[in-house]
Amino acid sequence: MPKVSEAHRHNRRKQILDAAIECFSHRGFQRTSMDDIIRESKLSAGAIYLYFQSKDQIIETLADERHDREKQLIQQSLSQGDWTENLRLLVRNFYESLENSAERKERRLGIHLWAEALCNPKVLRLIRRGINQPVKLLSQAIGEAQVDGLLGKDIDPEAAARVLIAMFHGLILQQAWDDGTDIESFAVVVQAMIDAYLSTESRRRP
Amino acid sequence: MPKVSEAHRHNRRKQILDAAIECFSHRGFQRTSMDDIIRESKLSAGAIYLYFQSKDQIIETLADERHDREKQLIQQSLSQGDWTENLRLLVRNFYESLENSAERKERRLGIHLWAEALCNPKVLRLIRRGINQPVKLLSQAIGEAQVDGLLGKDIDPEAAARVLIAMFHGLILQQAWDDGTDIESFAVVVQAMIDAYLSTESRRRP
Amino acid sequence: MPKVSEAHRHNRRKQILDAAIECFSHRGFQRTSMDDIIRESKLSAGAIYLYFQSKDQIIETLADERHDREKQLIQQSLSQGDWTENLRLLVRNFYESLENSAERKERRLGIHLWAEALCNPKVLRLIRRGINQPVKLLSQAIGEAQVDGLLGKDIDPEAAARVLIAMFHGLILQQAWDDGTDIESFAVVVQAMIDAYLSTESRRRP
Amino acid sequence: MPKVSEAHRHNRRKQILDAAIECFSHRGFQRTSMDDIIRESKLSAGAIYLYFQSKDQIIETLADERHDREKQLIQQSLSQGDWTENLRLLVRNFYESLENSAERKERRLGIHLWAEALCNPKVLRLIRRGINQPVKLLSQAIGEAQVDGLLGKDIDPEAAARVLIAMFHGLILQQAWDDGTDIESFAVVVQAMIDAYLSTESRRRP
DNA sequence: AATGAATGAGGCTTCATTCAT
DNA sequence: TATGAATGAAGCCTCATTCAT
Repeated sequence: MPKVSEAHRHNRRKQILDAAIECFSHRGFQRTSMDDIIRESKLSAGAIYLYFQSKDQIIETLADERHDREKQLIQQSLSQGDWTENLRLLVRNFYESLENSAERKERRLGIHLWAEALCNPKVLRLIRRGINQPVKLLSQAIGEAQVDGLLGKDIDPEAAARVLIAMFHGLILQQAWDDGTDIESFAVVVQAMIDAYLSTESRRRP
Repeated sequence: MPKVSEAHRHNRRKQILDAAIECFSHRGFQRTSMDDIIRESKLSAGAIYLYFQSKDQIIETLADERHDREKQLIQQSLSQGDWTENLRLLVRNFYESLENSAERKERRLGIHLWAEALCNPKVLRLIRRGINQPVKLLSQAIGEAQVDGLLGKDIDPEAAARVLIAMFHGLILQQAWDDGTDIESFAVVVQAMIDAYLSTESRRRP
Repeated sequence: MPKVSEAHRHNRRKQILDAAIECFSHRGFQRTSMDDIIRESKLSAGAIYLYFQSKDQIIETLADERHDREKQLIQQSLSQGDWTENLRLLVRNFYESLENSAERKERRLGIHLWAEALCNPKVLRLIRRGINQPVKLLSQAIGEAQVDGLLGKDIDPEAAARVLIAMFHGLILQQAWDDGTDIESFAVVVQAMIDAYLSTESRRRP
Repeated sequence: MPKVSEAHRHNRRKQILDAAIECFSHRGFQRTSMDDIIRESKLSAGAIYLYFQSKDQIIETLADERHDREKQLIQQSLSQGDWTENLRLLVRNFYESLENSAERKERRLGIHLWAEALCNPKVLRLIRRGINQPVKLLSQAIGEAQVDGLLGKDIDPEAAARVLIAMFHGLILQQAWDDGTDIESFAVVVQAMIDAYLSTESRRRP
């Protein structure tokens, strides 16, 4: 058994996962057959099973790799010191990522994963984990904003974080259903809502 | 002349659709076999094909019937005269519908439809139609609010409507992934955001 | 159970058999579903089973009724006294029946029965019976022609009869496969062959 | 690299087609289920679909391969120089092929194809092609015989060819319906008819 | 490591026939 | 008599996975 370099293994895995993303994002998990992935990856049936134990494992792997993007999106945006600026950056980054058509496939895949999570415990666990991290990051930041007096203390930071993420998810859906969706105008509204929300408290102070 | 009553036909259809919802919401469209639906409906294979031409047609029928709920939700909430009160009602109604565990199945089904729309043109068309109506209703109302001076004229009413709906969709997702999600606290945040948003303009005026 | 007139029963049967011929001649026996026949006959499923026990029985009934035509064709043509004239008439009649497009359906049905006979013993028996009678009629006549010295005694009358019928069957096939087949030119050739055949013997005699 | 040899692929195809012929010739196309063919071929369901796209394609393949035999039969018989001898050979060869019980299955299959052609456009096209070639060969030869003065110029060569083929087809039918059919006596009659037909013209000449 | 032919359970749907009305 | 809804076995085909090479 001619053992192969780690780099080779990594490339093969990527080759398979890329093919899987291509197929899954177009036709969903169940409609995509292993044959589709085999054809797209230009590998053989046997080869794929050398790198993944099953179709489900491919799906799980993709689910696992998926939410990194969102986490990064948020982490990048929270690196600044200024809290208001942070949020502005977050919305901006999110808006730009939606505009990035290269990621369209990944977003579609993400939606399939959201549904898959409802009937696949492993995917569900991964999705939850994938959402908890951003929630934690965001609510931490919001908590700090409260401490700084930028936000009313009556707000539940986690709830606020989740609402923000919900908005993002919902917009991803709408864009996936209608490619012509005007993302820019979304961003304006979202930014305005956040601005209004943030300024509420500051106004309360004399 | 055993031509059966219209009521009987209607009941049978419902029997099938209920079984389908039960199955689909648990296991998604493709993982659910016709045999599952047959067993759940306690009908025979042939009987089902007396009422629906194919599995896909059942899915489409469900997609068609699905978004009525959302439309109703919004229509009910916009019947009042007072605009601010209307929005409060909308959020309240949505919150209550999320709490209503009887509709949990339907919401899970809805999520499956969201993903299905990505690879099923007919479902996509139905989803779009299902979303356009609420958007129209909401943006009309928002437009009126602008005329009344409750909202800045620089806001795109449709974008605002879509953001609101996005939030709802996103929250449906989070609740589906985690039954323990604290819906009440969501509602508080959403309401606060809207309040803040609405009051922005009024503050501008002396 | 309101017993119905014999005429009524007869009409219903004809209604069903006509529908069956229409369907079977177009799509063969197995491709035609009972539903096709039900629709074509404008009766109900139950009604048909009041008159026939099964789909197979309909087929058998049609097979039974089918070969009367051929028998008639031959019987008509053998009524004359002059033997040569008889054969001329037979060919003529056959030629005319092929031209008769109203019977096209029946001829197609006949071909389906020929194939069906290969895997349906009852139909096979009926086909055999349907062929034996013409063979008997024809070979009897040929036998008489031999006695009259019109034909060589070395000819097997039954074989000659069967060859004649084979020709007819083969021509039915060719016409069924190609509607534009030139039947008239067939008739000329067949007639010429028969003429030549018959005159062989007469020539032998000084 | 288990990409299998071309010979292996060819054998598998033959294995499937042989099984199909066995089944189809006994029970016709529609009565034969894929399961029958699978069982008879001793392959798995999936394996068969590796070689043929559908049941219909198997039927079409058989139709395609079928009429070679008839063509060969005629071609072999027309290789001689002497025209009269050619026809004698043709009849002889046909007679022998009918006697050959190993081909009985193929002849039964052929009859099923004749009926199938009436409701399957692809098979119809193949049958037509399968008949046109023999017709062309035969009528060419007959045309040459006319030039040689062996046959009256008033005869349509194609019609004569078609009548000859019709006779063959008709005899195939009769033999299929009754295994005891006396083929030898058929041959005698057919030969006698042809002889008589051919000698007509020569007699006209002084 | 890599191939791709082979497996066979299981998917969707049709259809001849029955039976309550 | 007549209806047509209902049955459920059986039909064709697909697909994730394995294994000899």
